[in-house]
Amino acid sequence: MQSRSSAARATGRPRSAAADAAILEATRAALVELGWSRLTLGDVAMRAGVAKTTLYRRWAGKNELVVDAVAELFDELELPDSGSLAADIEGVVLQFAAILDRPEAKSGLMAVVAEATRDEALRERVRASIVDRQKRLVLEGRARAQARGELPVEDDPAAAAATVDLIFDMVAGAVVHRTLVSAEPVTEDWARRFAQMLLQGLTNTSPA
Amino acid sequence: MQSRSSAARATGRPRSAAADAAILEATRAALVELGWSRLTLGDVAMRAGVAKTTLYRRWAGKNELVVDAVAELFDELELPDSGSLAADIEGVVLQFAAILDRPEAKSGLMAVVAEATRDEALRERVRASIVDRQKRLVLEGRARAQARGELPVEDDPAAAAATVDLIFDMVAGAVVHRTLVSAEPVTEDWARRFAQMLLQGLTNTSPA
DNA sequence: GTGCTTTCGATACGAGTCGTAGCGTAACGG
DNA sequence: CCGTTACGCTACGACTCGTATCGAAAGCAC
Repeated sequence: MQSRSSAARATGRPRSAAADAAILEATRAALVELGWSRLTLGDVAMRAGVAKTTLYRRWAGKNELVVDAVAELFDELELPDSGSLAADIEGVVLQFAAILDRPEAKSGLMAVVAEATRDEALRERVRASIVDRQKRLVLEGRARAQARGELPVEDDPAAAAATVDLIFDMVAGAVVHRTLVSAEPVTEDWARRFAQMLLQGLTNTSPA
Repeated sequence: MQSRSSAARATGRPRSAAADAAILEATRAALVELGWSRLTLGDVAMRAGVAKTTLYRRWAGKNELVVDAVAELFDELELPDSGSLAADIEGVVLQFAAILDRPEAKSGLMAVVAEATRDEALRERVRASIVDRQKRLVLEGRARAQARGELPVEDDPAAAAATVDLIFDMVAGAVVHRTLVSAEPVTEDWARRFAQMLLQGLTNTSPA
């Protein structure tokens, strides 16, 4: 959202919070029915029972609106404390996949990422609203695994950050690619195989 | 392309092959300058020096056109025979990343994938034109590594296919996510770390 | 060459979307 | 009660879409 800076304007009629919620909900519904390309802001406004001008007063355009609408889907993401690193990975992968499987996430997320390649501000918005929320799970899971002694501790903070980024891109990338590009479902079996592959590596394949 | 079935019509004026090339090239140029959302077919036609009707005669719409235009970028992909699995992986990753780094691939590919989530025919087109071409590299690299004794041979063909799919999603997914979502460059160092992580796994981290 | 067939370039068209402007009304705070 | 801002509504010019139509051009069979 674009919370009117920190010192919010105290005078005048306040913006309807209900309208915000209705608009974002309507955006997701429109994404499900129409997909990204056929989604129009006029249609969203009508679904939300809101004038088109109200919509433009709060969001700069389609891109920003859809980022916010999709970002809310990732609110439910949380790291399950399963007791082992392998189980943690499987749990996060299945959660992430369940969100990506929803049609409003499928069509919206990739389209926004595509637009973000040419728009620095939008890229930053995606990072803050969606990506960072996911990456935090990697940080937490890694810390827990290190506390359990399942993973070695890296002293060099720069190297540690690079490792976290690498793991993040591998986990999130694999799930996204499987779901959206290969268009195959992320089953429990796939998550198990993935976690084992990530932990043991390609060469140490012990048939489950 | 949509080669008029196998038994091509032999009579009448043949379609200009030069126009095909000019249109695809113009599409890539427009992707670079305008990105996906601002790209219009009228503009592409003008750039290619072709009437808009000619364009619509060959492609059903923006989606199909961009798939073909982007697919050509992946023609140069090939598996370098480096002598070791790790080096092969690094080589492919760097090649793939180099293509993804081009702006016409960045903005075009993700947008098409997003549209494909709601269009079965388009999804099949993407698979045939782009995905399968990449997956072949995994198959070849795996076969070579098995011949060298670097990887175990799986007897069950179904399990082997699942493994190939898993590896493919992990490699391609990581590179795509790193490049387009995290928006960070795939350097030689990153490729090296990735290959080691994929081969040795998360637990067997030996600081390079 | 002479037809026949299909493509090509050009133009025009209705339909739909865009983002903005104007205006009167509604909802708050001092 | 009054100033300020949000809201709903309508209308607008500009643009893109995909299609239709037409005469001209290019190849192939004969």
